[in-house]
Amino acid sequence: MAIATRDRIIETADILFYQQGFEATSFADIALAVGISRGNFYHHFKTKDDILDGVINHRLANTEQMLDRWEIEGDDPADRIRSFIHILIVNGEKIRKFGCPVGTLSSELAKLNHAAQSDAASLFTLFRSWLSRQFERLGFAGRSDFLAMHILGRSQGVATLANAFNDGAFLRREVELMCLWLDEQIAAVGKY
Amino acid sequence: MAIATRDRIIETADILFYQQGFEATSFADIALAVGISRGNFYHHFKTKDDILDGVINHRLANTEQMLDRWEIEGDDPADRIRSFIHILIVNGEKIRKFGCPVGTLSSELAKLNHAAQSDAASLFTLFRSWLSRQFERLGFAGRSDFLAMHILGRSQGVATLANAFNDGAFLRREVELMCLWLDEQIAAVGKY
DNA sequence: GACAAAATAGGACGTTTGACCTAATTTTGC
DNA sequence: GCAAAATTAGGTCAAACGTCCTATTTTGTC
Repeated sequence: MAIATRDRIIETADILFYQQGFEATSFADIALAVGISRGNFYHHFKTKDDILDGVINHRLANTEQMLDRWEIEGDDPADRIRSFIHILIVNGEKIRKFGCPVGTLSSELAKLNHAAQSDAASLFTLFRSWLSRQFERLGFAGRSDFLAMHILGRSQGVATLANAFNDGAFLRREVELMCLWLDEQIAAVGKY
Repeated sequence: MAIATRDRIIETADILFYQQGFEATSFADIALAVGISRGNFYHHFKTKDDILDGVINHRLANTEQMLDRWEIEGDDPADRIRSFIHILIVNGEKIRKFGCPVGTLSSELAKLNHAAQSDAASLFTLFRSWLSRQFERLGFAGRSDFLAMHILGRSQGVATLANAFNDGAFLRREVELMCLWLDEQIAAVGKY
């Protein structure tokens, strides 16, 4: 089937871009991993930037889906924010090996001065807006976006250091701290 | 002079590795920027990994020097920790453009599965040990390393997001929060 | 001033990269 | 059932890469 191959390429490229980086991954790498020829590959994607677009859109769709799931499954906004914090634990092993998929791609594209850097940043925006909405529902009003950015930054830093030191204990400790921070914020929500 | 050329290569490579990334920077790029031929380049560094070693050692030396300066100039441990926090402001422009030099190099080498990844991580260790020492002097005892890692992680996350969103206001806001956090910790130092 | 050592220049190598093409095969739509 | 469209395989190409080599120039020492 036509669509299946294209999707398999995107999914494989997604993994390889995450594990090896965008630039370090070649057409041949992806084609080999998918099990197709390089010529076939070119039929689906004209340039490497096309694959990158495909991968980013794939990640955007997956992320939206995940956020929707958290929206439904979470009992209240605080519970949903805790879902976000806990992806650090859920994906702990991958993060220790390869860092955060969003942060590392964004950093790499920024250094390459790549046109798709803003698209990668829109992955962050997805989380940011979603988190901001949860904080708004908790009554943080104008501070919601600040808190969203704060917790987004915290999780990024945790991912970077957990990767650099390959330290799972640090990761779990910081997740605990982030949950405590959230409780404190909620307890003091009216005071600002 | 012999040493001058070698140092010029390292300093130029340092900047290029920071701005473009290690893998995206070629021999020719560095040689062109330094203003020497590739042959001359090869006389000083046999392989690309040799340059990377040189750059990392250069950064280690520079970092130690900076930490020593903070040690001397800071009135007390808290003041010294604030010096660390404020490099985010001092280097704000570069961080918005290229991220944190330590974090981005560490992430890249981790993805490339490069042997020098542990050397890059030792740059983090330099900050970590230094910060831990400051916290110890403030009386945090066994918690010192946790606090050092915490603040190191916070600054990493701030750098990543400031880079992704090119957001200077966020950077300044988070630096303020980190300083407030430090004051709170110091105020409550005996309670744990 | 002679001469060995160090520094520099510039080209050559084999490989890999992204990009592209053609032809054969398979699937699909009418 | 068959032409059109989609998919595949494999080869080609120029450019860039890290690496390496050999000349030439500069430097330091006696």
